Amino acid sequence: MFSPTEENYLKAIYLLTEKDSARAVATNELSAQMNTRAASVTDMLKRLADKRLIHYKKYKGVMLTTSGKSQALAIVRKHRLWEYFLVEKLKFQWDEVHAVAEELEHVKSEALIDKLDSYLNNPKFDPHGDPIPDRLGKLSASGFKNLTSLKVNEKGKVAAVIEQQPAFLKHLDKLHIHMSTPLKVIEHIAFDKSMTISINQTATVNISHEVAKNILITK
Amino acid sequence: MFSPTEENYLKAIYLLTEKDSARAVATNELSAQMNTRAASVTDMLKRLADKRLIHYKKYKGVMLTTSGKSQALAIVRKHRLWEYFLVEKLKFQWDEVHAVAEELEHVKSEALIDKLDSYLNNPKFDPHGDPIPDRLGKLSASGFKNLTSLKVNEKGKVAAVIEQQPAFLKHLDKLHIHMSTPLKVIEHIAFDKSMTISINQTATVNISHEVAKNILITK
DNA sequence: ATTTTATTTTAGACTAATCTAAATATTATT
DNA sequence: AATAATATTTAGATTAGTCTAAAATAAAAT
Ligand SMILES: [Mn+2]
Ligand SMILES: [Mn+2]
Ligand SMILES: [Mn+2]
Ligand SMILES: [Mn+2]
Repeated sequence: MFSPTEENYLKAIYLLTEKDSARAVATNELSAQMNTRAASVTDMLKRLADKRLIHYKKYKGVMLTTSGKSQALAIVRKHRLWEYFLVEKLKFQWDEVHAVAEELEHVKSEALIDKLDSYLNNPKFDPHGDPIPDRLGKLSASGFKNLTSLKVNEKGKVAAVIEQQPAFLKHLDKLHIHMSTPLKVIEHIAFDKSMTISINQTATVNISHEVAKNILITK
Repeated sequence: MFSPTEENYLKAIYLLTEKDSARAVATNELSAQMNTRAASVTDMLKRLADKRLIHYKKYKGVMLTTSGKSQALAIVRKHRLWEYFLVEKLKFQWDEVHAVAEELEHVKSEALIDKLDSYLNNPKFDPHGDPIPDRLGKLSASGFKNLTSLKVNEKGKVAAVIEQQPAFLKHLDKLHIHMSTPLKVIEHIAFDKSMTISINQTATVNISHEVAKNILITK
């Protein structure tokens, strides 16, 4: 149906507007996300517009059409299901799966992804806590809170990470912070916005604001 | 390293010479196998020769170099491991897996294929009885016999199929002939070379020479 | 309201992979 | 050995996706 490149552009537009789907995406934003030059983006935007996957007006940025969004959700679904498979079944680390899923997501087979979904027991969240769209593109509401918003003595479990670069994920590994790890806030340090937390009821450590703000928590 | 297209050509050359690796493959043979025109094949052969993956002399056909053969084996390994995964874990039918594996085989990750291999307990044969090369490209010897070569009253189990078109595989399904199904020869009919066989100690049927010669048997 | 800066688009070029039509080489047939 | 038939290669085009450099537009600063 669509080429891997077209799929990657659609996914990139979707991910940039995941929080605010009414907003337009700028050419330079996309060129940063895709590691291509702005001129290449403009070319591709014309092609995606011809295929009615995006709304595009010169110089005005771009938004997904209904059809484009549903395509994008299908790719995100595949990406996240494959990530789940790689971690749960093949025992990859959570910092290793993104690059591989980036290729697997382009394999064209409805049957494959539906059977994979069943085989994995229809998981709702991927190894980074991101929601996995169902066959119809529907996302589970997560209602996670940012770690920085917890008060002293409040507890919770790690539910998702915002930043997902391997360097950040490996840093969390070193702190023994993983998906579902229980955390408790010991102190907020006003000076640098850092936090002291207890991890898994054992270690007590200080983490920077930069780290804390990239961790989402559930009960 | 190599594009999916280059990989497909290498695999095609390998498969055409799997029985007799000393033999040269003709341009038209490849164009038939790849569903492209002869002119496209010639173009690609030049590129593969530049990369030292094949020995190519104009009008003289083509053979894999050592490097080309080891590349081809790596792709065949991926293809057959994915087929095994699709049948054993995702419950695909044996006539449905080839097309999907044709895409999965191009995913670039050593770790992925090694972990998949372990996860599947290092299978030696794919769902069609074809040997799965190991990490080093080594193939298990199979020693299967052609069903047509069995004498009356000789028994054996289905070990592999030569023809692998979905139409043929579905025909075998209808006869309840699958991998490992026990067969016994009841009679050879000289007139049309057809055979009467018992399937799974229950049904007794007559199968054409065309069918019989595409079934391989083990003890 | 100009001018400067930043963003985006256009123009033109390149590579991989394909095609058709024409030219050339090889093989088979008389 | 000459001719006919078949196989292969070359020539020239096309499309997707990319790039750099230049031109055009929009936004920010004076
Ligand atoms: Mn991708
Ligand atoms: Mn993820
Ligand atoms: Mn393939
Ligand atoms: Mn197979």
